[in-house]
Amino acid sequence: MRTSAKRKPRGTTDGGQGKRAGQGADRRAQILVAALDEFSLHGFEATRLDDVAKRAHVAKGTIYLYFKDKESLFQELLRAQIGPVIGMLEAVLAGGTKEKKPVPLRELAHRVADLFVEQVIGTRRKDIVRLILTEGPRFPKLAEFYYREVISRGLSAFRARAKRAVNEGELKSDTLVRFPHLIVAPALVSIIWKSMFDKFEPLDVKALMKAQIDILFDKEERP
Amino acid sequence: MRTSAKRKPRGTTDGGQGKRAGQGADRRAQILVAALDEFSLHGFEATRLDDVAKRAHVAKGTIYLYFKDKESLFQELLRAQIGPVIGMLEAVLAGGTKEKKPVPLRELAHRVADLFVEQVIGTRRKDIVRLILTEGPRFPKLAEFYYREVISRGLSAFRARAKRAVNEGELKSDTLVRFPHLIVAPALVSIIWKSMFDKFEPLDVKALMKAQIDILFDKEERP
DNA sequence: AAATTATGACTGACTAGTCAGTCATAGTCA
DNA sequence: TGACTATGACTGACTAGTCAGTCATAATTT
Repeated sequence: MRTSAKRKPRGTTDGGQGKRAGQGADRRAQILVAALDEFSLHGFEATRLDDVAKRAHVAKGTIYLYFKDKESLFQELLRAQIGPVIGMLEAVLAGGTKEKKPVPLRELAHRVADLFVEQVIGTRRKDIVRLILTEGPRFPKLAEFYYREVISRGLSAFRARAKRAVNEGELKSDTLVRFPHLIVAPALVSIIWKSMFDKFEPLDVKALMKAQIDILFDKEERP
Repeated sequence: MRTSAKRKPRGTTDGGQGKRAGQGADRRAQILVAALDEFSLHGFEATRLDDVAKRAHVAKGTIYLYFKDKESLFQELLRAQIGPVIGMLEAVLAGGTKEKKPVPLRELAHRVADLFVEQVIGTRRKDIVRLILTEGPRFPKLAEFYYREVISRGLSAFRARAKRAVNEGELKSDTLVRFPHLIVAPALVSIIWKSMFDKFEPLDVKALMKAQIDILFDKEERP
């Protein structure tokens, strides 16, 4: 259809990369890593697939061999990163339910906080969470998925556990049953602070999380 | 390709910018309102100035009579909306400092929370805050401005006041001196919740704020 | 009439997505 | 082993479309 005027004689942008670098699954991973970099740097709209390709040392067309379109790439990136953490979170929360002599809720809260500090704040996943906060309202499907899979589950698991803590006397008020959000609040502040203000005034996330938990549990003790 | 009848002969890369915005304060306001709608609906990148113009019942060119470019429009919008609230916030916080018999910090906290609920959550300004959270990392100038003018001031004002509360015995621990962020945390959660999850599960922001304050102040009483 | 304000067609720069063509490697046969 | 063919991963020039910003001209005000 198109009379191709001229074909470049193998215009390899040299640089020691001239040949097929990896195969199959490698490429996918390469592209996902590059996509994480670019998306978390510029957001969904402003990210150019040309740049993702460049960063992955791959031609733009290659991206379309592994992902349907820009949006699919974006969604798969988020899910791939969030999935594992949901698993870990469930493991931690379950840890407090199965046993007869249950782990105190307070201890659970600390474990969740540690998980958050290590697996989210301490990794690129903090950028993923930011991306979800940032782009969520513009991707209703994403917001809904995230609510169903993470928020709703996490909250109700925590709520159930908090109810028990109230009945067993560990908690004096039902505040945490009504507002499990309060456990998450300092985590959100941390993510936003890290991405916007940390260079002006660094924030000790672990200490912040600990402070909130201590307050929520009436400052009984402080290991 | 466009086949057009005839056109002017593309010339004069003049650059003369001799324009004054003297009278049309109406137009400016119209445009700002429309811009708020579009920006908070789609974010900075994805907002089309054509749509802003349409919504403001104005031609696109008119926007450029009142604003230098898209970014200026965006920044002025944010500042115009945030400015007044900073004023109110300072007034509230000052109210606790000038008097001899000072307002208890706890009371101040409640006033700030009310201010937030009424002036931010209850208005379009919640969208503005969201926009700042969303676009902040991509506009370093904005993040810095916001840190200097709002965050840093607010935190240190609150910190000073909290120190006093510790000395005077109102607060038993120095947690709030170290982490004034904890006052802001539920506010952030509220904004994000409202914009993403409120349709799935509405959140009572006022009660959430109150719960956190009660907890921070050792649940002494609950009006 | 002159100055000011408004308009919207137009341009230039930019980009998601496509597809004809390339080539490293695997498989087949003598 | 060497020659020849088949495969499909990979490439990047190209298409079709978008949109910020401009400017000649029109409308309105002074």
